[in-house]
Amino acid sequence: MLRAKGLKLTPQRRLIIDILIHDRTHPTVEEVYRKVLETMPEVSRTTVYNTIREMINLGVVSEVEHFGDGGVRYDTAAEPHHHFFCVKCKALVDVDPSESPLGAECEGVPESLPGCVVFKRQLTLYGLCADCAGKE
Amino acid sequence: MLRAKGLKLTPQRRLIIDILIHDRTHPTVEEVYRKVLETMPEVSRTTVYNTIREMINLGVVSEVEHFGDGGVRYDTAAEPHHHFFCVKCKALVDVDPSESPLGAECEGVPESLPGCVVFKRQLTLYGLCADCAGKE
DNA sequence: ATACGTGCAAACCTTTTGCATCTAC
DNA sequence: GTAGATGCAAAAGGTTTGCACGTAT
Repeated sequence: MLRAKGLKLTPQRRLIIDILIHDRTHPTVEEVYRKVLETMPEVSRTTVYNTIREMINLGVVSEVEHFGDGGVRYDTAAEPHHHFFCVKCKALVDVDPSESPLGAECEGVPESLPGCVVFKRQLTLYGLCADCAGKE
Repeated sequence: MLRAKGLKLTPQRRLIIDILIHDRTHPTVEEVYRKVLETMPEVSRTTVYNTIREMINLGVVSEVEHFGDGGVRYDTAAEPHHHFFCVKCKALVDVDPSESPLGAECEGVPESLPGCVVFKRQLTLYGLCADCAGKE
């Protein structure tokens, strides 16, 4: 897939991509970087940034909308899903959309936005995860 | 409302709050700051940051979830609504939820998140606004 | 062989903090 | 008069850029 775009498959990229694809916690660059260091201590942050940007260009990874704290988080661009965000511990977990379907009208373009094109819909729930709710 | 919390109503705050409440484009700090300068050229960015933080503490204003570009955007914390985000011109506009209601199951807590508490739900649509769609 | 990738350092941008001065109450 | 606000400058993140060196193809 990289080669099809004229890009090269380096050991660094192999590792970073592996981490991105298997990590379901929506890590920040810093978190990916730390995991990378566990295996290849010489990799630079720049390479992590570069590789994530290439993955976004390829459409394999996408940014997650977020609030201002602690850096951009990434998501593997698999099938659509919702997110649950714990406002206390900042955990961001996927929610299967079959559990919380959007209303039928959500499928169209809102009447108040004539002429608009809608590509994607993202529902995010905010609250406390079970652990944090228990500690209150 | 400020006074009830022991806070002072300065001319700077009066202006910043007025801009925040009447601007429906979900401005960034920088955008608020530039509007402030049109009327009071001596106000500092620090005061804009401080005032917005106080408004958030009072529950009058809230942060909007966003992607990594160009700073945090703010919203007046009125009744719940959805957002439409144009990925080209970065416009963020409100959508009346009565046009695109969430499904009934959205009201509960997802089965996959037992023990969680959900305070808030935010639906965001991504696409091209009428202007940007026309230029394609 | 060469185009692309890496990694360092420096620049950038947004936001926060420390502090002396000022002002609404 | 005093608690709180302002505004400057500096620091603190997170991210991007410029560039010489390295390496996958």
